[in-house]
Amino acid sequence: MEQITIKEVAKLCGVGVSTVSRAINNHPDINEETKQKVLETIQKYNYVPNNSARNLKRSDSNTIAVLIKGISNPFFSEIVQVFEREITKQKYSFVLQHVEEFEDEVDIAIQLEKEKRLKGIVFLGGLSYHTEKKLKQLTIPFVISTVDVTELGSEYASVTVDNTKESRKLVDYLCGCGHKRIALLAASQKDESIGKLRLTGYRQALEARGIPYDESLVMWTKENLPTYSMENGYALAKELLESGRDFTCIFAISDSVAIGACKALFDAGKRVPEDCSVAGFDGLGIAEFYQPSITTIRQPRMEMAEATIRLLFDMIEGRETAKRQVYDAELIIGQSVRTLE
Amino acid sequence: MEQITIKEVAKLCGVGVSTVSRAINNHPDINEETKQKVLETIQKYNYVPNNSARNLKRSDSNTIAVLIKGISNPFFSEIVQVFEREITKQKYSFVLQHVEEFEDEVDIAIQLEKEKRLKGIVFLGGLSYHTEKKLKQLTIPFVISTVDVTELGSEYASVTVDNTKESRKLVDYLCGCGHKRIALLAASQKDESIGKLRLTGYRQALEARGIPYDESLVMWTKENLPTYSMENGYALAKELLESGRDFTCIFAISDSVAIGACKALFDAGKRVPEDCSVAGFDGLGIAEFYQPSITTIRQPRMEMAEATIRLLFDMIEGRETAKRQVYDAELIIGQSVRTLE
DNA sequence: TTGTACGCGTTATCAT
DNA sequence: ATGATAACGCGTACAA
Repeated sequence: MEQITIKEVAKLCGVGVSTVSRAINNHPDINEETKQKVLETIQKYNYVPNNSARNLKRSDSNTIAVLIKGISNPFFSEIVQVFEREITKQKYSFVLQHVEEFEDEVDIAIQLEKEKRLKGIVFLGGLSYHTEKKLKQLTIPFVISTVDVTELGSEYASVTVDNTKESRKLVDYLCGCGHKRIALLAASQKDESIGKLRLTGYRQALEARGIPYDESLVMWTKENLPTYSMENGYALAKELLESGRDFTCIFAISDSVAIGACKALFDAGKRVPEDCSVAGFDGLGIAEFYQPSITTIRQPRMEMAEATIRLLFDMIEGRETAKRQVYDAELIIGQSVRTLE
Repeated sequence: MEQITIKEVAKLCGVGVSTVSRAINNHPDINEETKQKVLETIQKYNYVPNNSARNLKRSDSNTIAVLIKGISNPFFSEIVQVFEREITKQKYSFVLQHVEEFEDEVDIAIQLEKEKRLKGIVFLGGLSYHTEKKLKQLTIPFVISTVDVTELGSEYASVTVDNTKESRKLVDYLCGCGHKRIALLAASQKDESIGKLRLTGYRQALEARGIPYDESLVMWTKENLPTYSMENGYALAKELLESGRDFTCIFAISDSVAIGACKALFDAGKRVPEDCSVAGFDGLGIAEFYQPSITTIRQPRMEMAEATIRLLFDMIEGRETAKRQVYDAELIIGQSVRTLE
């Protein structure tokens, strides 16, 4: 049961290694009969080619890697499935590479490009602006998907929504419902990514409505909890309630946070939306299934995922150069926001 | 910016390749000065070692691979994090390998063992009994985690709960609340895994209570929807309601399915639990945060995840042989089940 | 159609 | 401390 190599298979069959190789890789120049014999003994002895050796030798490979940071993020799960479907549909193979929170996704991409002779890369999650110089080391096309990297400018390929605009749209809707004191459950104060953009949208909407920005209504994420988690929403809303501050509506940075906030309200004996309105962001399935359903901004995830792969292949095949592609999101009016008076 | 190899680095520094290799891998036998020089030029020219070549040459590697089937399953996300933490804590490196629905996890494991010179493997999800013969081809220790592979017997290492027993426990509790007509939102009729076991537990509990098993109350999964999804729960419960069948409680095969069922009840103008009770299985975070919170069976995920890694390392280091390890789950009494009279 | 021999980029074993 | 060189397992030009 020990390590059996292509040489031993060749010896076992009484043929040369190249014949075995041809059999494995469906080469045309091989006699059907010998091919069968080789495949049989491969079966019999459970020979499995060593991928490292293959990758080392190959000069190209028709594989696309998807690097995902934050694999437990439910926002990503459907997207990954679309990636997989679209990539295999193009007869390419698909590698999903998980990136730890503390790892640098670009470093991993650079390694992987060499190791697997990649044709293209998709980044899902991660990728803040300070990775810019490293990106230059990638010699193959890549697309940054659903991460709003405004700082990177349009010289990199990306598919995203305009987080600032969509956040503004939602908050404007809340104001239109008569809400003037809207608490924000925000990301970290140091956030440079979507957390910052959604905050900006919030401020812009208030300003346009002539409502002063009240810092005491902004709750920054608990640093000891995952920012986009229900637990975080629960803790923040609880603290907000206990502070006795006055508000009629909560805008949470994501749907999960919104659901956590709802739970805190329920636990405090309040009703949603009768006593307090709640809105989220992203448009996850659970936002629709929650009771009450959550008013939110739905990012067109499927379309964005498809567009990501389309753009990537367009770049691979030279039909297109890197560009920033911005999608419109949709305001979903659920049952969690009440119109005042 | 093209492929730069160790040879060119050596030439650039005016040293031999072995010296460069020593610098990279922190070998002791190298002059600190030359080491610095080498590392500098590596920086300067962005040299990145080729992993395929490394793996090919190495004979061992201190890495553990986790093969996960069904990466979008929220039940797995927390578990994976524990794996990662525990594995790196042991100074091993951790590779998360995604397995497509149609792929064979054991085939991939066999490849990966050779390719990366693995020390151990964890299977998360997948792995029904017909993979048995192939498992013999794995020459390194592996643990099957949170998949209840009763058919495989105890000759394989696994960490799980007793799905039949826990399902029985929950249904018995429901009966104890006075429910006699309990609908089951089940997996596929062909299911040979946890779906079947949970169904068995359901039947056993009814039998013990002297309640006849009513086939018309068992709704098999919609084959066009993911079995363990909210969408599926919604569709099944809707169909059940429209059929006009009589029931006071719904037991869903998982928490997600339970939440979908709740939505269908709400949409039909019913209240939970006043008009109909609902119970789930797994104990996901959302079961607790949902409104009403869902009565469910909570699998001790963290403990099971830790036990998985502990068992794996015990096997790697020869302190333990393969064994089946069964954990007790906990009945979580939420707000979604009402006691009749 | 088939086999031989070389090289992919790296690490490890020798000498030096 | 350092450098030449032999593997690692495979694909492929080239010769047969």
